[in-house]
Amino acid sequence: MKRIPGRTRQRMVDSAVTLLRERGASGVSIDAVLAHSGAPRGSVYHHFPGGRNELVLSAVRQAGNHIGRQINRRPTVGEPHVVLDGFVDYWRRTLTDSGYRSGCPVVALAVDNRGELPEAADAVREIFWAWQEKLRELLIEAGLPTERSKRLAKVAVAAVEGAVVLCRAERSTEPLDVVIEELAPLFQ
Amino acid sequence: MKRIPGRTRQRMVDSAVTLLRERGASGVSIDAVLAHSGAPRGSVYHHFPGGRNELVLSAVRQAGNHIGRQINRRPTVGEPHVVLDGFVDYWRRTLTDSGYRSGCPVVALAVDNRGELPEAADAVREIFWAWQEKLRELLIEAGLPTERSKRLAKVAVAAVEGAVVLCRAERSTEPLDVVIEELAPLFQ
DNA sequence: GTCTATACGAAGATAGAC
DNA sequence: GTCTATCTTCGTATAGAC
Repeated sequence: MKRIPGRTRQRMVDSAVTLLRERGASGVSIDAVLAHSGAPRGSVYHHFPGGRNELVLSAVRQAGNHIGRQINRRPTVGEPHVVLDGFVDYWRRTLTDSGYRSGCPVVALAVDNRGELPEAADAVREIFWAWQEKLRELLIEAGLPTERSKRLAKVAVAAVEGAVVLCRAERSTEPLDVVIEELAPLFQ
Repeated sequence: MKRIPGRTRQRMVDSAVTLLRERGASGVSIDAVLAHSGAPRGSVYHHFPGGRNELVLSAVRQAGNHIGRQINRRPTVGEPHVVLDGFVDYWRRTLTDSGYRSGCPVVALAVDNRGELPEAADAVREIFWAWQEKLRELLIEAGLPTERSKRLAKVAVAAVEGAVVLCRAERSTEPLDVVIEELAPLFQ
């Protein structure tokens, strides 16, 4: 079972993302990542000289970028609220595909912070900012005023992230569905 | 320094709540609670036969009840959106008073779940449900239709909880302020 | 790049004295 | 009710062989 060179690191990061989503930051232990990824123990400090901290940061940054790429729906004129569809559909898929076990890795790192990772707060802030920027640009393209686009982008990220937490708790996509339906009129 | 009987347990729970808010579920270790509360080590399994699990559950339930009690603002006719004021003011105070170190203990337990606490998911669901019920009742009192009150209560909890996460990340109450201002029109 | 072995500390839990 | 061990497990990290 020869492994493809250079892929071990990626598989470890992928596993770290999954664990972060499902179990929270404290669930991303080195042992858990090794067990989940099947990576050889000897690879840990080869691929991540910074140890666990580097692994966790790599995971949240990769996940943040990946999720940000889901925000790409170009709206048709007259329906600005569809700019949220890419983002929202992503979360709906993630929740249902995982049986409501998988949540947002960025929130997980944001609230489970024992101060051991000073860079964690920076990474979280940057990711949330990047998402808001993307949404803001799409809202402006859709014809909304600049300042209002900025505010609604922030509302969207907050409401959707909160809804994802509720969805997991209720084991249903209803919170997300309700949030989007009720928020839609604001985007006219 | 004789301690008042029966208060040690309460101080431990209070400390557990603080640690849950600031460091996440994994930050609520027995050692951390003892250090924070000054409680004697010998008291742990006397007051909490179920060990750490019982302590964490007691903490989130107490905090959930306490926060639920903040939702008590009776609205004046014609301004239904003020039913959110008690809830929102509470979070604003919590965030600023703690220098944005303190977040929501219920969210913390919801996302930092390593499956060691099966009852945690139940507690989280019940608390979120109780908050929504309180808000729903107040919205109905304020004159909103029953079904819509239920939906808006869910939107409010989701948006506010998400905003609290963003507030900590940005070290600012702006996300909460923006969310409330933008959501207000929905409550007419 | 990967392996085994090991050091080191933290954490949960229990036993038994006071 | 509280104290002091102590057991055990787990987690991070390093050393050195292959």
